[in-house]
Parts: sequence; C-alpha cells; structure tokens
Amino acid sequence: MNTVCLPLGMARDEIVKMDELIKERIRVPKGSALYQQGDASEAIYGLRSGSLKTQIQDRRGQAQITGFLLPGEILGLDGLMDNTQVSHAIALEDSEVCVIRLDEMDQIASRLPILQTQLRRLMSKEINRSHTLLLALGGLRSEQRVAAFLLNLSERFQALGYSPSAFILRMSREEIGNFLGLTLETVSRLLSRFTRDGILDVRHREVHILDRHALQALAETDGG
Amino acid sequence: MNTVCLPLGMARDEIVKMDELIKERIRVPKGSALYQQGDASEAIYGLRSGSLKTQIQDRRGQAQITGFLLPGEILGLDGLMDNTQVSHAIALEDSEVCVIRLDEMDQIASRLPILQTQLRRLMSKEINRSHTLLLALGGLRSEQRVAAFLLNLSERFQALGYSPSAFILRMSREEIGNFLGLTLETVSRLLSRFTRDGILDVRHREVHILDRHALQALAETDGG
DNA sequence: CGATCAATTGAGCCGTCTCAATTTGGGTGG
DNA sequence: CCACCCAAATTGAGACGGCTCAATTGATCG
Repeated sequence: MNTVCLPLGMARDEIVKMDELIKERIRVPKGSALYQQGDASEAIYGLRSGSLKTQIQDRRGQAQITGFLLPGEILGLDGLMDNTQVSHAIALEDSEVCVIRLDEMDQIASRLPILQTQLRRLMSKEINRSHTLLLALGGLRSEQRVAAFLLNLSERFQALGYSPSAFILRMSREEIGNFLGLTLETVSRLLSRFTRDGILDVRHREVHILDRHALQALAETDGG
Repeated sequence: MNTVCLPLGMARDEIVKMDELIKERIRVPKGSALYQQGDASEAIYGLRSGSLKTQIQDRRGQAQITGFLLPGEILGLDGLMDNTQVSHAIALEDSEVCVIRLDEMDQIASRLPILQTQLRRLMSKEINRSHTLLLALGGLRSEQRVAAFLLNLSERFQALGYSPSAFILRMSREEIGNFLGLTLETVSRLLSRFTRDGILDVRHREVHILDRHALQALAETDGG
C-alpha cells in the first residue's frame, strides 16, 4: 500500500514511519475532480487505484492535458508554488488516492530526512516528464507521437505488473489528441493505420501491441 | 546578490544564513556548457548575470530547448532525480552562476526550514512553466506562440528592472523556433510581419514592442 | 430498444515546413 | 580602414501534413 503511495526505494523501517503520513484516503468517482484550478492545496496525492488526467486551462478556456496518471504515480506537485492548485485532476474511472499533507510531511521529515529527498526526486521526475513531452510536441510527427504514447503506456503497465502488450485505454481519442497536440481524427486515423499495418490490434479502447519492434521504429523514425 | 540566487520572499535574517550556502561561483563563457547531460549533479545553480538555454536531447540527436534563463532564475532542478544531469545548460552570453550544493542545503535547512519550502516552490514553478509551454505547443498557432514568447520575455525583463518594451534577444531565430516548435523561417517571417503591422520594431536581435495591446491580442486570439 | 456519445472515415483546405536564393552583419586579417 | 568571409536572417515558391467540416458506423446506457 505504502509502496504505491511513495514508491521510491525506502527501507522497511522507514516505511513504517510513513504510515503516520498516509492516514487519509479519498475516493474519486469517474468523471469527478480530485481538485480543481483555484482550490487550496496543502497536500499531494498518491494514486492507489484507477486513473486520472491532469489538465491546465488558460483564461479563455483553451485546455491542455498535461498527464495521464496510473497507480503509484503522484498528483499535485504543480500546486506547491503558492498553495493553490493550478490544474484540474479528473478521474478517468472510479479511483482512489491517498493524501500526503505537506505540513505533516515536513514534521516527519525532520526525523526521516530521506523523505525530503524522495519528494525532490519525484518533483524532478515530473519536470523531466514535462520536458520529454515538450520534445514530443515540438519535434515529433503525429505518427511518432502516437507510437511513443502507446509505448510509454505499455511500459508503465508493465511496471505495474500488467501486460505490456494488451491494455485498455481509459481516455478518449479526443483526450489522447489533446495530450499529444493532435486532433481526435488524426489519432483515430493513426490507430487505424497501425492496425492495418499489423502493428496493433485496436478494438475500441482495447489495444494489443502485435509488433513492438515496428512501433519502436515508428517512434524513432526521422519522419523522412 | 543572494536575492538573485534564491529570490523568493525571505526575511533579512534568513538571508544571512543563506550566505553559508552560496560561496562558490562559476563563470560560464558564451557558448560553453555549465553542465551536460550525463554529468553528476549535486547542486543547483542561480543565474547571477547573463543568460543560458537548457535543452534535452534524445538518443538520435533530436534536441528540444526547454527554457531560456535570465538572471535570478534557477537551473538544474531537472537533475535531482538520480544525481545525474538530464539536460544541457549552455550560455547564450558570458554568464555567471552561484552554486547551491544540495547536501549543504539539507544541513542548513534543518535550522532554516523555510529553505525546503523555497526549493519546493521553485520546483513546482518549473513544473508549471513546462505545463504552460505544453499548452503553447499543443494548442497555439505559430503567431500566438511567437507573440506569447515575446510578451513572456518582456515581463521577465521588466521584473528585472529593465525596459519591458525594448530588449535584446540573446538567442538565434533557430533557437527560438526550436523552443516554440517552429522552424527558424517561420519565426523570422512572423517577426517581419509583426514589424510590417507596426506591432514591433525588430532590428536583428533588438526588439522594440510598439503596440503591446495588439501583441497581447495576437497571443490570445482564437486563431480564427 | 432507442437515444446519445465516441469513433471511424472521407474530401478539401490551410498553415507550416522544405528547399533555395539573397541580403545583412560581425569578425578577421591584410 | 577596408575587403573579405562566414554565420545569421530574410524572403520566396512549392509541397505536404494535419486540421476542418461532414457523413456514417459503432458502443454504451438508460
């Protein structure tokens, strides 16, 4: 359970202390928000089960999905600047998170210094994830983006102990498109094409990766 | 000086303690790297003078500039995941940074808890900056991106006490294009067009914003 | 079983990229 | 100080990728 909430390599006795931190849990029904832009934020959240999307929105309503979250991943790291949420976190299916209050965390961290390091790592990881995504949006063709997206999901499912070659997309084509800077039609067309080429088997939201090698090649091809 | 290195609102007596942290400085000549992908990282850096770019690179050489840094801003927050740099930081002009070692920081933070909070805020801010950039690359037209880029620079120069309406671009058209997910030609064409329309006066790398209102309108127009 | 929303597929258009030719500016050595 | 050279920037013409608009099919859920 705790490994789900702050999974980076901690010793067993350290995990015991962690229990003090993680008392509270929140259920988030499909379609509802764990938090919204403008909410006060004194905590971060570890996703225990289900999946969520996070998105930001500018003043005129233009939205950008910044991430899809799977169990074991952390939400709310972008809200620690001034204790106000700057993004929305919305459940893609019925989900459950555990709550890690920042003030409690600081108290415990005085006895368990590694905790600060862990948080720092998690935040740094999120920065890297964003930067990688920037590279995708700035430099990759639509084909490569969708291929890379599927491979990324695949790896994360595998890390959770699920099959890397067969999984369910919990998000719509439109959400994938928004995330990747494409339209839903482009995403749909590419999934169809990959299927036609024998690389995938896509039925609705169920994806089977038939030729991982070809998919990796697509993700890395120079587009020429 | 210290306000430059960790500028978020700290009381005067707190700043005194900060002096212990920031002994070392590094000069970075134009074109050279403060650090490179793969280097060990035990510190973060506060930019004192000059300007730098940070960029990541995937295995086949595809590069993405993830930020342009101005004095007072922090570098290296993306390298705290496993003490290895994942990006390059390259000086756009002769620059100077101060060094903040993470282990020293943790020691001092035990007497000065606000320090952890500050770092957390800085990292959260960087996450938000990346997410905002994602929105730009994913959802804005070239026109809007370039307009938003100029306005962002303008605000940051103003925050430093410089003119918000007249400044020098320290980066090439190619670097701007890479950062914004555009080609250098597109950037050049747009700067020319904005000039033709009386919104800007662009001479080489010297930019004058003549009609801020129009520029803001461009950055926010729905593209229709 | 009908209503509604998600996904697929097609046709045509537009914006941005690509390729290429000039122009301009900065730095260097004669 | 001027001439030259190289890199950066501008500008143009044409191609192409992804978007827009639109119609159809397929799921999901009362």
